[in-house]
Amino acid sequence: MTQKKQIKLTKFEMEMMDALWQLGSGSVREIHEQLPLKKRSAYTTVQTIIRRLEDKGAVQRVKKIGNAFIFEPLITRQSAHQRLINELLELFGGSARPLMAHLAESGKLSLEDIREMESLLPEADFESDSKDTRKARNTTSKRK
Amino acid sequence: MTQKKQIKLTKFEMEMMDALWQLGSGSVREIHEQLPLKKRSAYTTVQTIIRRLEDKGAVQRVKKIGNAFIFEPLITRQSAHQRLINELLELFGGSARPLMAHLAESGKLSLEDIREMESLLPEADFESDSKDTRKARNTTSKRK
DNA sequence: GACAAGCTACTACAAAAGTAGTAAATTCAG
DNA sequence: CTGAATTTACTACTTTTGTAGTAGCTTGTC
Repeated sequence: MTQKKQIKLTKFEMEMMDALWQLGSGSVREIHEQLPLKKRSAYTTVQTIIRRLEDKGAVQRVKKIGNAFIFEPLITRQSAHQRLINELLELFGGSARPLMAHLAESGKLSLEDIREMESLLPEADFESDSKDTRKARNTTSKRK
Repeated sequence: MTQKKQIKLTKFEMEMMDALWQLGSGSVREIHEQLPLKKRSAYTTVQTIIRRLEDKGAVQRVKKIGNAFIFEPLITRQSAHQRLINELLELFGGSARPLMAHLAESGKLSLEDIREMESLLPEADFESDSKDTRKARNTTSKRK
């Protein structure tokens, strides 16, 4: 396997990665333009962040088009998100319960959501051994 | 509204607050000693963080015992946690679903947890007969 | 009332994160 | 080939966060 390394991304770096995940791959300019306006700082700033991401091993250059490098993510959005969640969970004492409770209390989580989860969960449970990592397109989010 | 509750805490500051939340209130020394060993840096470091928390309005001095000040939290663990969750949720596009999915996928969330939630949630809403009255996003945001 | 012990106040500095400028290299159009 | 546009490489500065030292103020104790 490549590197199981847990790369830590800052908030801004996450934004960059988000843009890149959306693009699939792209040049600094493309990434820059992909950023939502309010978060779009100078082109060279983006460049700097990309370089740092490269240093961290979060992205890599895959080719050159014109005189510009094309970058590609080396980590998945999934794993990055997972990392953030784990970090948060730690603060909560490692248990998901309080987190859930918070979500529910603030109305971010409906009974409907829960029901949905309930029907999804057993699957994941039983397949925890199978090595088949088929990334079903959009099983999780398609509605709403 | 007493004050603006958009206090952002760093990781370390959260640790301090955590200690203080556990204590209810306490002196710098008590807070220092409450910290888990691995995170316990110099006494003066804790002091500095407490001062910054004071500046931010996250804690306040309530009295003096001997020549030491006793501090008390000004924000609840709840609200701090909520803030963190919201921040995370933002990265996830604002929806709790992907977050839940992650939790489930990584085994952090058991079917049991879900069932538990399920039985807790309806309380906040109401029973389970009427169709969808559940758009009550924030109807009852009591004290805050 | 002099002192040791403890606490606060103030200051400092390094590392991380955010932001961006400038010079040199590359490339494409003529 | 030449020059302009574009991109990269390198450097630099600011703010925030983590970390801690030191001087001086308080206090309880003889």
